[in-house]
Amino acid sequence: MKKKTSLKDIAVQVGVSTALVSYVLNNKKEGRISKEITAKIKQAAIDLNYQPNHIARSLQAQKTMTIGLIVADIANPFSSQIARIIEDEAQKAGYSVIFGSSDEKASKTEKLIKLFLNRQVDGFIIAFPENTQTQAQYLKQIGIPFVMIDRYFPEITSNCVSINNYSAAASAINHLLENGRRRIGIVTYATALHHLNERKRGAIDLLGDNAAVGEVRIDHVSEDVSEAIAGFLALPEPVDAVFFTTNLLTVAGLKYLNSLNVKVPDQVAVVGFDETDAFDLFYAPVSYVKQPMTDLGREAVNLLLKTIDDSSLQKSVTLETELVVRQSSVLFR
Amino acid sequence: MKKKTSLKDIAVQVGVSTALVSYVLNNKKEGRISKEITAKIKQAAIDLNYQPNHIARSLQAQKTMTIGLIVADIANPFSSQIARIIEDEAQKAGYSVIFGSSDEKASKTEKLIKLFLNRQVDGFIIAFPENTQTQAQYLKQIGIPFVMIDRYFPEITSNCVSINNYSAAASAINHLLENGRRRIGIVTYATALHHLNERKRGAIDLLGDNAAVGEVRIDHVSEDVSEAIAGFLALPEPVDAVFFTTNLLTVAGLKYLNSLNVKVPDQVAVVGFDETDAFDLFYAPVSYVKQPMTDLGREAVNLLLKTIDDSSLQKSVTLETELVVRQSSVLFR
DNA sequence: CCGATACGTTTAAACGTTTAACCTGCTATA
DNA sequence: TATAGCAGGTTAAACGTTTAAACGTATCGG
Repeated sequence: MKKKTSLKDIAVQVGVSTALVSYVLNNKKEGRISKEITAKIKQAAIDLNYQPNHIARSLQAQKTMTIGLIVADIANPFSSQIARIIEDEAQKAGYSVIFGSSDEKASKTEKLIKLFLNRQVDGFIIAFPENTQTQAQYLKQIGIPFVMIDRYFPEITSNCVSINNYSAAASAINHLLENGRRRIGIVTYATALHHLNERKRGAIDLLGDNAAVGEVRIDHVSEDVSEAIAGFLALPEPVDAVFFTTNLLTVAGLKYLNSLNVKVPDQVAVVGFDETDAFDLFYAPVSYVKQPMTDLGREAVNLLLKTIDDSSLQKSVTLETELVVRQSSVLFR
Repeated sequence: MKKKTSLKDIAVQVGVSTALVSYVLNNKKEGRISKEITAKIKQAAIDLNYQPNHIARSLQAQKTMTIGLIVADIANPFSSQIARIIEDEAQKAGYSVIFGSSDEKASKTEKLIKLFLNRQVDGFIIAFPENTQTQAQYLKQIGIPFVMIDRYFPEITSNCVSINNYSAAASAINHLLENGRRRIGIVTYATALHHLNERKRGAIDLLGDNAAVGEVRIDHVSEDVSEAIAGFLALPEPVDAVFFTTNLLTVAGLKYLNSLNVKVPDQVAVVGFDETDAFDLFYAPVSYVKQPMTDLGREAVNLLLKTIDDSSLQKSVTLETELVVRQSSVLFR
């Protein structure tokens, strides 16, 4: 690979010091540099196709203009949509994004944080897995700016952008009740993740004894979802609706209902969480809780950038969701 | 934010030179350093929670251990799946990934390349949009390692990992023919992208006059897909099957067929491209051309790493696809 | 004619690493 | 008794920037 041209190369060619070249190319000391030399330097920069070395600049400025993004799995549509928005928003401010997938594992999260810290990211946007309070605390302690997204720990006050999970679930359940459903199954993860438990709570609070709950192990999604639904249907009073608390669960549930030939919404109504193309193509387009993805991503970046500016900042943003009602939860006749 | 501890801090605390600290922490000059001092230094590193500054290291080594990944849109499942595999594979070798979405625009691609170049990435993995031959040439010219993935330019020889698009399409069409379909519609993009045109060619070569082709503008997907399909069905001899050349097109097509109440596969058989959950949930699970995503990502990273080692390398990897046949293209009775 | 001021540019240090080359004292060998 | 060799370090330069401070030189007011 050819050596890139540096400030020094320009300086030598024009016959000035590197400092001057730096000043000219960064438009510092405007007016204090002769027109003539300025022109020469700019021309030389073009001729030699000068591109600033961002690494050197970062080292000297102690700032990399890089954000570390840690999501559960970049291959999950929820994560990748968020990533896209974050990318765009960060780019507008001159930041780049480096990403990593935690696979919901505390150990991977820890590794990624350490890695990105070594790489001197200016801040983090993180969807924390369970049992990573220590990590969040650590970040707070060393004082690096970060924003929790989607997930958060109620016991740790820090920057946070999330949705109102409780009311999101409640609105879904309310809708089902209003449409005449009485026995409702809730499929969620067996987890300590607070945001998911809020969704569960939002649902159960409205249902009391009429709720049936199935908890799915994160590494056995399709088995456990099937088992949960099978359980719901085998109840003395079988459920007439199912509410899923995430997109992956919804998709898995729909597949299982299909395999059982259970008719949606006639036999069982369905409300899912998050958006995916799959919901549109289901024979009864699936009703779902729609998260404000764009706002989520935007707010996260903006909050992070503000915190990078003023590290004392501490803000919590809670966004409202929208319930998109379609056939899967409504009886047409 | 607290200042991070540097080699110097350790050196001062132990009372030695920074060089020695560096040697110890990198296990260089093994045996040439006294046990005693070695132990002291290692202990101090732990006590002070030393983390190497990757930026400084990069500057000195002229190597950042970073790969620049440019995809069409990280929010597209195809891109994000690939990204995930690349992330994992790169990580195994100690590399991190910085990404950007081109939105199929040459101008954005150019910006991203320049940006990543400034950030001194060690190499690129790029899905080039149309009309970016100049960019590919430029990368070749400056001699930075890169691998084209998914897309490629037949006129530019360089590292490349892709599938056999021609035979992938041909196998889909063959399958439809074998199942008694005769008039087949092909929905693809109006594009100069070679890989997509290979898919089109693979299909048309087998069909001759029995092919109907609909070309979709990339920024008007749903309208144009609808129009194309409407056209197919309005033909004197309407099509009895449709082959889509990408996942986005397939999903859009399926939605439109649904809205028309066209029965799949009874009235029209469907074969899609790439995998998505949506295909499973369609009332007639959709047959599709399955790309070997894992191999694609792995090969790309491995090829890139080899090229970083030996920049003279030039290799083209072509992988075969698998046709996954399900209900959407087969008549059951 | 002296001191001040402005101007245009250079010097040099700093950011945190790595690493080739160089010291210093000792021991063992011839 | 030189001297070669080695063990155990240190020095200093380099990577490519940025930027405060210094430096000459010319100009000007008094």
